[in-house]
Amino acid sequence: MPHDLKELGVRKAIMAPLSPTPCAEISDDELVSISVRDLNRQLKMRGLTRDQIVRMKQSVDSQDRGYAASCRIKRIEQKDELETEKSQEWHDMEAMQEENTRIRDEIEALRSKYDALKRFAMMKSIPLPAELEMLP
Amino acid sequence: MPHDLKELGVRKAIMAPLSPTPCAEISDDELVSISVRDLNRQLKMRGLTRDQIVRMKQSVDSQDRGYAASCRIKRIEQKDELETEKSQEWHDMEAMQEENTRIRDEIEALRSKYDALKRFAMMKSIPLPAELEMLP
DNA sequence: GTGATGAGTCAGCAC
DNA sequence: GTGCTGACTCATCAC
Repeated sequence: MPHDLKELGVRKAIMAPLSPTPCAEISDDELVSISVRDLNRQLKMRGLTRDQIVRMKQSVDSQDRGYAASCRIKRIEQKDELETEKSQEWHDMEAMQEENTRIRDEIEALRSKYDALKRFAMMKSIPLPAELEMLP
Repeated sequence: MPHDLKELGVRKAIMAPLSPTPCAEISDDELVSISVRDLNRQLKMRGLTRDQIVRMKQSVDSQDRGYAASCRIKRIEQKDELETEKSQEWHDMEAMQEENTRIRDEIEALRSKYDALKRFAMMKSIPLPAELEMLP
């Protein structure tokens, strides 16, 4: 148990006495007795019993557990969303690819019809207006 | 410090004496003296000094820290990858969309040329072969 | 204060 | 054993 207050964050300072091994109300005196005393004094000053603090910590942890779970779920959902969008786009693209091919075929058919028409004109020696001579 | 061995996982059982507040080699006697004694005996049986165990734990934690970091980085990279692929697909799709429009225009031009040719034929009262009469 | 998140830790899994 | 990952905890930040 790090009894050095300088090393404790806010929550940690509040909760420190609840660390896994409280040992007793006051112990470890031989190490950092002053800090421990300060901590206990702080607690007493706030009028909190050890039991209240335990409950408080449990409550905070419980809340936090929920937040963490939400956070994880959110991550998973966002990933799923990305994958879904990606597969949707892939589908759309495939459809467009097909449409594209269809149109190309159509153009080819049209072009050959046009060519046939021109051949027909040539066969019959029918002069075509210049703007109709060449395909675009 | 949960001294009840039944509640400790493997790693926890090994590492338990290292929890933040060891207090001392043997303390908390008034609470669960037997478990603590057992733990210490276990440790001695394995021929491990407290110092060795501390080092061991630090090493394990350090390794794990690295693994956790890799795990997080991997997650981020996978997400980036997904987003990149998505935006690439979006790009491709847009290009194809344009291509599609271009081809449609082309077909329209061709069709109007063909119509002009037919009108020309009609004007000149040139009978067209049936298969050239209608556009596909 | 409430909620979210990066990092460290632990347990448990796969290989 | 080594590495990975879900869950928990903590510190920290934004609102």
